[in-house]
Amino acid sequence: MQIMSEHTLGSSHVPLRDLVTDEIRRRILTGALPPGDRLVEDRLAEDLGVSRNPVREAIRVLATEGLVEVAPRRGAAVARPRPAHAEELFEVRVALEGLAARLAARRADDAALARLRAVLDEQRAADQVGAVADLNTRFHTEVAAASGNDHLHQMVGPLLHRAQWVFLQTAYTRAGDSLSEHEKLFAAIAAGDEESAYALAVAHVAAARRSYLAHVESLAD
Amino acid sequence: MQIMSEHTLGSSHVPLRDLVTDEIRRRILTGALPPGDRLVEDRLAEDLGVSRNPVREAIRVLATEGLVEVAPRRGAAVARPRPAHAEELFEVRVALEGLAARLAARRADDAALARLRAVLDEQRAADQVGAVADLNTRFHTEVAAASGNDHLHQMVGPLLHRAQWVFLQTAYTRAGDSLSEHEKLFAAIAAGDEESAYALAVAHVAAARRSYLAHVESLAD
DNA sequence: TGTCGGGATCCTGTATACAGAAGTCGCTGT
DNA sequence: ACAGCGACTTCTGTATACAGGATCCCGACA
Repeated sequence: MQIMSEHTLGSSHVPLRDLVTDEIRRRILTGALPPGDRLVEDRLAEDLGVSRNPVREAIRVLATEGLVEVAPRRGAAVARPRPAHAEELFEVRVALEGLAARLAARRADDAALARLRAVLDEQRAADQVGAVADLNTRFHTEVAAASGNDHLHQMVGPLLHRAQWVFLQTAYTRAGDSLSEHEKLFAAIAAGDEESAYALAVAHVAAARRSYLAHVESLAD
Repeated sequence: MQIMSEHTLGSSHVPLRDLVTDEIRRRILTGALPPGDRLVEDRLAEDLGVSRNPVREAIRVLATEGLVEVAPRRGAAVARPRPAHAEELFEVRVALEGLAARLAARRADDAALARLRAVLDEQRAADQVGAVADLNTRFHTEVAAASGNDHLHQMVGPLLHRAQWVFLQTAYTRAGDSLSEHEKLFAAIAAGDEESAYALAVAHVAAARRSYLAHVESLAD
């Protein structure tokens, strides 16, 4: 009656619903599905070559992640961020990513540090504009993972996805400062320096916020 | 092609999947479904008098909320909190609820204050032990709502549910101090005193943590 | 007695079917 | 020309069907 922890052959099998969830999320995050676009189950299902069932389950998940809005008997649509949403995202990110950096400095093990380093390596090598946002999100996600706090990690993922997506709406991508700030943050985490890690993470988010606000101002012209 | 905002007749209709989600969540939060219990779709569906489809969608939602764990081809089970989970919850709650209280003091409008006051009134009147945990959760949720930050509100709900559920596993309910602390926090929010609200919220979570740890210690005897 | 197959059974993953609400569009009457 | 009305179409909500993996039980064999 209890569920067990052993690996079976099929436990590596990825259900269609997960592939579908990832693919729809990817389309939203890349702008292939712009805000307001309706997610018609039939069309998506045929498009992806699956039945409606996995699509429906994917939509529920994306709705709880905040990327999709559902109206009863009207269906789902890609969420529309309000202008204030970006600012609100920064408010939450400061709190959570500051905490994540502090805890990562306190508790990151070798494996976690290796994953962080790997993302940084990729980021250094990345030229493609599209990949930059993804790698940025992955770095911050890995910091949350390195914090060893499951709840934090679980919350930060969707939060960063929403951030990446809101920024996309204003055709915003952060300048190259991001990489050097990431490297400093990594160094502080690797050194176990909690206070520096916290300060650097907070400053990093604050810098991203300023950069974003400046970008939005420039759009207003 | 765009989705619109008008009310139609059916927009007040609550889909079965939402009722099912709420009911399963309730059973988990009350302990009717203890950790490790498998969530067999057929059985749940028959039990609730619906088909498997709404049950499946509910399970996906509860999985992203962290109350349920899913293994491919093995099915879903009520999650099992690790002992460290409680401590991790407090870490995150300090960060998020501190922020929520500060923002609520800055931005709460009359409607939000009225809702907070209503919850406090209920809490004052509550004797039943079962309702205490629910009302506590509701108060904190309303503070997050009053912050005016959608992301914060959206994240705090599931977080508090997990907290309520983890505490249930140790048969823990906080003593009556909670109400007076809530009332002080409410007063600070209503007065627009950000610093006091922040400090009170942080102290409140810290007190809850101490109380919880003492309780766990006492169980060890 | 222990353990090693080999079905029987349970359950998930996925697809299909059908009822009814919501949206669309043209027709009719003025 | 245009407003009102009604059939048609589209889509969601929900149920049912079926294939194959995972688990369990039991008997055979060491």
